[in-house]
Amino acid sequence: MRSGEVAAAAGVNLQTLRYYERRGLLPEPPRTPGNHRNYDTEAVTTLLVVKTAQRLGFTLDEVADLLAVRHGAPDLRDRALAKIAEVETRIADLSTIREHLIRVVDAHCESLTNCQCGNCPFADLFPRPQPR
Amino acid sequence: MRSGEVAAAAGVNLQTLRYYERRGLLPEPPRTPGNHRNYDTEAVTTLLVVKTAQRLGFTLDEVADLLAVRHGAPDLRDRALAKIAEVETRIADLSTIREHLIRVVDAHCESLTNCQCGNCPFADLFPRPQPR
DNA sequence: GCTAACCCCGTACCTGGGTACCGAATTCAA
DNA sequence: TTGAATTCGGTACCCAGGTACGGGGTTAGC
Repeated sequence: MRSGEVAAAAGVNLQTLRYYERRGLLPEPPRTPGNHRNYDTEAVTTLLVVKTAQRLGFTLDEVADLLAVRHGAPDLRDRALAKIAEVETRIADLSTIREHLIRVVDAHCESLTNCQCGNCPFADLFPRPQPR
Repeated sequence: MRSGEVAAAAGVNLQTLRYYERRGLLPEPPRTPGNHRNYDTEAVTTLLVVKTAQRLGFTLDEVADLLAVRHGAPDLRDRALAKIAEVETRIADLSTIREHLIRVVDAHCESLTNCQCGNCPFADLFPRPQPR
């Protein structure tokens, strides 16, 4: 596949391919005799993974980390375990937000951050007031 | 509370308070006679919510949306329902990533994006190739 | 074998989300 | 009551993550 096709298929800008290549997120593809990039279809999948992970709040460096798995990094298993922990934290935080929104819908709370009803231990739910 | 205290308690930069105020994320607090901002403790909570939501990939505009709930927006319930849907999508995507990472750990797949085992319908799992 | 459409690389620019710096004014503890 | 610590507002700057531009080379359909 030529670069324009890949970009269109993944819904990203053409320049973004080159940017990701520089950042190490997209492996350098082989070239045609005339020096044009020649991708295989897996590149599209990689781009979709990157975009999805980004939407979920991972930085490009973190995504690179996630993808490092594909290169059979020596510490593959450890990286995966570390990322699982991260992902689970995010899921837990999103679930908290979801619970609160549901309470709002049920009108048990009058607002997201200023809950008067006795059984919304808000202070415990929103986390980690940077100790200092 | 004075602004420095609030910033320290929430683990953010002092300038960030004024920035969020301009962006409409933090309501304008009353002032002292000498024109210094005088916050109540809820401001700290708001900041923690903003930071948490950001970590989860919401933009500041989206966070403002989330917080709009607290001002008793007329369409409060609808906003909340819309946000719940968003949040659930994110949770689902994170769960997908988690499943894949777990397979990697279990060595059923050799990589995140190039899974050879028959029962990893990867193409279905990563979503939404922008129709165009 | 021409020409339109595409791609090359390098460099410059843009947006979102902050941070830093400034001189002037305010607060607070001794 | 005075001086060190804070805060004020305004403006300038910073970083991540792209996106645009431009002059030149490549491909592909006719």
